[in-house]
Amino acid sequence: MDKKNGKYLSTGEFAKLCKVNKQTLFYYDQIGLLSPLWKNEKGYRYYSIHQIELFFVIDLLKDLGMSLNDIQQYMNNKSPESFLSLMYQQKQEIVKKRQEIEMKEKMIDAKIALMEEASHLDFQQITLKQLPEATLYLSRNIENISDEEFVEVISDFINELNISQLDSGYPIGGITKREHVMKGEFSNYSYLYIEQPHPKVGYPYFQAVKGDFLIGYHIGDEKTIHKTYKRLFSEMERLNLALGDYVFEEYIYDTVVMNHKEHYVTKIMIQVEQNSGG
Amino acid sequence: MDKKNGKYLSTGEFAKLCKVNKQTLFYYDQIGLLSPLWKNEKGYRYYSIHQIELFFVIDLLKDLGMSLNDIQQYMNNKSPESFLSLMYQQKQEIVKKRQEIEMKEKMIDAKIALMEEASHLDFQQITLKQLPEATLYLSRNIENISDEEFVEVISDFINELNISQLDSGYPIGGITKREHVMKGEFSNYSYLYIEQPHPKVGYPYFQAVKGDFLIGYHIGDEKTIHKTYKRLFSEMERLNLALGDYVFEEYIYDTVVMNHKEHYVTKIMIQVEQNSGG
DNA sequence: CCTTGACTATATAGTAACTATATACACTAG
DNA sequence: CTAGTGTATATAGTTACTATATAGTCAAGG
Repeated sequence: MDKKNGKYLSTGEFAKLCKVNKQTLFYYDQIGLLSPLWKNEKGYRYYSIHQIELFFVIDLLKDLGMSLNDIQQYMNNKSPESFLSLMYQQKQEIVKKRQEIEMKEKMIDAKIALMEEASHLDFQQITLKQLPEATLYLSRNIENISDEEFVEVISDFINELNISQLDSGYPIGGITKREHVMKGEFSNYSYLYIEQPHPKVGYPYFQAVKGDFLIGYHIGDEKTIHKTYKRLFSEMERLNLALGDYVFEEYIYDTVVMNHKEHYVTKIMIQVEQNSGG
Repeated sequence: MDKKNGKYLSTGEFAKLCKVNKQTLFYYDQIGLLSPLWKNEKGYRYYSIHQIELFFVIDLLKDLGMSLNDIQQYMNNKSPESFLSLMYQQKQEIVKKRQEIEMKEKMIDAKIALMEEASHLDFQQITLKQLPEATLYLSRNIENISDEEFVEVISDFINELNISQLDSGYPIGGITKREHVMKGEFSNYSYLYIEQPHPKVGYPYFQAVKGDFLIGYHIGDEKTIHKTYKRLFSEMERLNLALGDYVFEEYIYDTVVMNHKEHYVTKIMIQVEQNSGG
C-alpha cells in the first residue's frame, strides 16, 4: 500500500481529494492538526497519499461533534490503545445521534401526516366519528390550577417528553372532563396529552377511550371557543347525543404555520353517547 | 390548549424551557427570528407559552442543517402549504442524514473490530490460515503505472467509495499478482481493494478467492518490506507450500494510530497451495 | 526572453451562531 | 433601604472556516 513514495500531492490536489477548501488545509497546518509531510524551500506544501486516511479520521471525528482542539489532543497522543478507546467512546456518541435522528424523522413524518390531513378538511363541517384506540401520554392532573402552576406543569411535561423521547411531533392537546364542560369551563383541562403513534413499552400511558366523537373545528382565538362549543352542542341535540366523559382539544394550525391568532384552528373532539331516552 | 392567557414567561423562564442560553433568545429577537409576544415599558421581554412550539420547529430545522436565515425566510412567509412542502424537503434531508450516520456507525464498528483484532496479534508470528470468502470492492487495474497515474487511480477509487457509499472503514489494500511477486515487485499492485462486510447488491464486486493463506506482518517502512517477504518465503519452503495467484497487503497500524513509519504494521496475506511434488 | 495563466504562499478580514463579559437598571424580601 | 436576583444593552470573543488582497513560482507559448 505504498508503491509510489515518489509522488506527493500539492495542497490543491490534496484538498480536491479531501473534498475541502484549500484554505481549510492551510488552517489545519496552521493550528498543527494536519501538516504536510514536507515543505520545500519555497514553502510549498507536499502531502503524502497516506495522509488522506488521517484526514478521513479527523473528518469523521469532526462530524461526530468533536472539536478540532479535542481531535488534536488525540493526534498528539496517538496509539492503537487510545484510538480504540476513542472509537468506543464515539460509538456511544453515534448511537445517541442515530436515535435522535430517527426520532426527528418520525416527528417530520407526523407533521407531514397532520398537515396532509388538515389540508383535506372542511373546518365548517361537524362530523360524528368512531375514533380508533390511540395511545396518549398524559401530564399530571391540572384541574383548577393557577397560571403559575400551569406554566410549571407544561414545562415539566415538555421536559418529560424530552427526557423520555416521547415528543412524537403530534400537537400537545388538553383533556377536559365532562363536569367542567357542563359548567362551561371549556379550558379547565384535567390533563395535557400527546399522542404516541409508536408507543414504547414501560411507560405509564393512558389508553384513550375508543368510542364515538363529535368533531368540530374552532377558527380563531381560544377566547371565543365557547361559540364553537355552542354550535357543537346544538348539533349533539339535533343528533340526540349525550355528552360523554371527556373532551379533547388540539391545535391543527397554530403559531408554527399561521401569523395571526384569527387563523389558528383548534380541533374539538367531544366524546358522545346515544341518548337513552331516544 | 390556551387556558392561561394571563401568564407570560420572562426571557430566563422561556430560555430554561427551550434549554438554551438566555443570550440566544436575545440574539433571535435581534435578528427577528423569534421575538417575544410583547415587551413592557421597561423593555422586559414576555413570551407566550405557545411560542415554545415555534422554538421547537426552529430548533428542528436548525438541527437539520438549515441556516437561521433560511428559517427566517420561511417564518416570514408562513402557511400550512409552505410548512408542508418544507417538511417534505426536510424529510429527504433527514433520510440522507440518517443513512450517512448509519454508514459512519458501521465504519466505527469496523475500526473497533480491526483494532481489537490487532491488539491480540503477535506480529512476529507467521500463520497458515484458511480465510473465509470475503467480498472486496476493486479499483481498476493498476499494473506498472506511473506515480502520477497511481495518485489519479487512488483519487478515483476514493471518489467511487464516497459516491457509492462503499467506505466500510476497513483499510484500503493492494493486490499483487503472482507474476509480479515472483519478480520481486512486491508493491507493483494490480488492484486496490476495500473489504465490504455488508455488501450492497448491484455493484461489480470481486469475490475474493476463498483459500489458504500464509499470513505475516511487516513492521516498519514499506521500503524494507522485501525482508519480511523473504521470511515468508522461507516459511513457505519449510511448509512445502507454493505461491498461489495473489498476495494481499493492508495496513494494520498506519498514520492514524502511529506517529512514526518505523511503527507502521502491514499485514501480508500470501495465497498458497500445497506443493504437488510434496 | 518575456508574458500569460494557473498555480502557490501569507496576511488579514469576514462569517454564522452563538457565548461571555461589562455595565446599568428593576423588583422583591428581609 | 439594602442585598440579591433578575432584567437590559453593548461589546468583544469563540470556532471553524471562507473570502479577499497581495505577491511569489513555474511551465508553456510566442
